Amino acid sequence: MSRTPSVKDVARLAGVSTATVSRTLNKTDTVSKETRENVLQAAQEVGYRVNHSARNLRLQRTGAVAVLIPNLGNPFFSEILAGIESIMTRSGMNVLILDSKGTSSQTDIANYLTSQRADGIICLDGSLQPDSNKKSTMLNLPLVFGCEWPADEGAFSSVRSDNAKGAALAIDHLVSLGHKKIACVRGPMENVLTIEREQAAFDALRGYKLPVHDEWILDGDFSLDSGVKAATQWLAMDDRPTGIFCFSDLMAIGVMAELMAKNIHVPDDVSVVGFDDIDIARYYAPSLTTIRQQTRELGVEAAVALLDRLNGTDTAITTATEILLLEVELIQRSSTAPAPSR
Amino acid sequence: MSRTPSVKDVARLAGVSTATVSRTLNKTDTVSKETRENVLQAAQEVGYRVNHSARNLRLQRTGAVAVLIPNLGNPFFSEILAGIESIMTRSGMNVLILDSKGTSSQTDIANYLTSQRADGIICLDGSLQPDSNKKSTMLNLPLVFGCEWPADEGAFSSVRSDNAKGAALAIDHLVSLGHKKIACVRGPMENVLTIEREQAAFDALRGYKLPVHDEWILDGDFSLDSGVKAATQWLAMDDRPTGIFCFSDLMAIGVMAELMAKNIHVPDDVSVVGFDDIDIARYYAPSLTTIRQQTRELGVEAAVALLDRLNGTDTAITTATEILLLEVELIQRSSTAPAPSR
DNA sequence: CCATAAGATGTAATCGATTACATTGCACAA
DNA sequence: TTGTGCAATGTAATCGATTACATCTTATGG
Repeated sequence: MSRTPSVKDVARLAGVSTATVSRTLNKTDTVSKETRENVLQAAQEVGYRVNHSARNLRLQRTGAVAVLIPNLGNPFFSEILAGIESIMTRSGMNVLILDSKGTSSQTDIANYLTSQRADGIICLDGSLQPDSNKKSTMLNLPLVFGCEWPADEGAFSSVRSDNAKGAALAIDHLVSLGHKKIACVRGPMENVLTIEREQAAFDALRGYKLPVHDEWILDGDFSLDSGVKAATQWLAMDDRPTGIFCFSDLMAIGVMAELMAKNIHVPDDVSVVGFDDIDIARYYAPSLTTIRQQTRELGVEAAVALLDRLNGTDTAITTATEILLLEVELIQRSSTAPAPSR
Repeated sequence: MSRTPSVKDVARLAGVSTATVSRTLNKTDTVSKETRENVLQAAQEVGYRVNHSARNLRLQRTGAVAVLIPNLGNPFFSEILAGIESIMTRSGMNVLILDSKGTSSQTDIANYLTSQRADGIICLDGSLQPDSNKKSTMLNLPLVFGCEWPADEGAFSSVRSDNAKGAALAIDHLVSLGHKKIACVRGPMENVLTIEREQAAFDALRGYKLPVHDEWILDGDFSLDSGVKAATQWLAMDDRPTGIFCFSDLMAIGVMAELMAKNIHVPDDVSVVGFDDIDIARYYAPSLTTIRQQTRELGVEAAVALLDRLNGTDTAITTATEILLLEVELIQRSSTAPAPSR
């Protein structure tokens, strides 16, 4: 009456053993059609629901994957999370979320994860200390990186956008509009996305024989606020670039907001390109030209990759690390225009 | 070597029984100081990590709470989630996320939840069918609503913003600026937030003896796109309201984007007020006057409320339903201005 | 008609942590 | 000295599902 029914209760009602009940419910093995129907009916009748703790204990797993997110508040990440959730829930896995930048220290997180709460990890934070990573590996916790990835490339599987191509597309676009002085607003210096995009942007600029002034490289951290700061620096320049490539849409919006507040017109006075294509980008005024990442897809693919690992029986496959690169594209809107004739 | 160490291993090394190990680790009972140190040292040495499946099985719980979110992509919700996460992780609880509007049907969700995966639920989706709610209650799964709440008020605990006050503040503000023709862009008709805010807005308007034309009530669904649609309807009006109160910031942004694209100036031609105060609101051009909700706090309080329930031994308390109302405030920015003199 | 295999189901061990109950040892009072 | 009580620890049952192994039934071939 009070207790939730267990296999025993089902077995009793169906007049079989608990083993048969379990076999019936797990489709494995052979149970005669007659018994199967009998058992299913009984299960239905008592309202049987499997106890996951017991099942997981027996199967030596947890039935959950942990997702490490650096910043839940960023719509970019939550969209990835949505992708992960859709896949994991479909395959009966729980999705645990963990704020990697939150109150808990890296050690706390490592402890948390090693305490048998998850069968695998999807990490969206490339800045995780190598040694915590090592811990995860030592405990054989399959780990897949999404979006970002750790410093030692190739040590882990990862799903990411083609950041280099994205940066190149942005520069190409600005150059094709006649811009010759181009600034970049990058992310945190040690961030892999920063490094990759910066590298590609510089290469592209050099390819066009355009200058890369140190002064034109502005520091940011992907946030709105840091975009505002970058705009302030731009305003203070003697020789102002006419094109600004921001490594995130949020920064691009911060930049535009500050510029317009100071009566600089976008795109007539200066063109701005973002990166990500978050929902708002289309609706900002002016609407933002940006590099679209397949955000949700990123989550989906990371989830699939992790599931493959978890289900893979072949050890070789389980250990193999692979990198999946997702396509990006330039979305041309109205924050970019031909360079002003001086 | 391969297996993860268990209490047995610790017990063996420390030369005590598993019972003593367990007692030591759970701080309960009395274990002599000497033994405690001995055991802790041994645990450290073998690298003991508790197996949560086993522990939860024995304790008849899951150590997790599920969070039902209608739309993970909406920054408003992910901020609430961040609040929940911070509290739950701190108290050793896992946070499971579930997309209530995702691929799974209401029954799927109910099944999922009743299959002993979570000890409690935080639901951010007021539209959950009453009967699924009833199911949760029947299974004694503590349930707390956050932000939204179900139709039958008072049947469940909830943490919410003072929506009525927010709507009143918005109208007061517009009226104080001299606006006499005010439109509302609401959310989905059946949504509780829509109902509550609409009611309060109408009351406020009536208080000022201002008209509430049906034509001026525009339908939306809290999304950017629906804001654009509302703006289109506004543009088609003969007698255009000079003030627009949108029930979400995203809609307000959609409205402004479309208006400005059609050369209507905000706030000179029309004033726009939003609701939520998402990060972007400050940085839109013009920056958005809006009603601030304590988003993160909403998550925190919902989490605390659920934990209280879970830990509460007193049945009376466990069953009591209470409503926590969080303060809102008007954030005045530049999307509102005195009504144009006709 | 019997031996053997295959099919169906039952028995009981197992996963790891917790805890009711039992036991041991020791201090202290009578 | 002996009994009482408390502190500290051990023994073993328990949570619920799964599954190796045992058992039993039935079909099939020789």
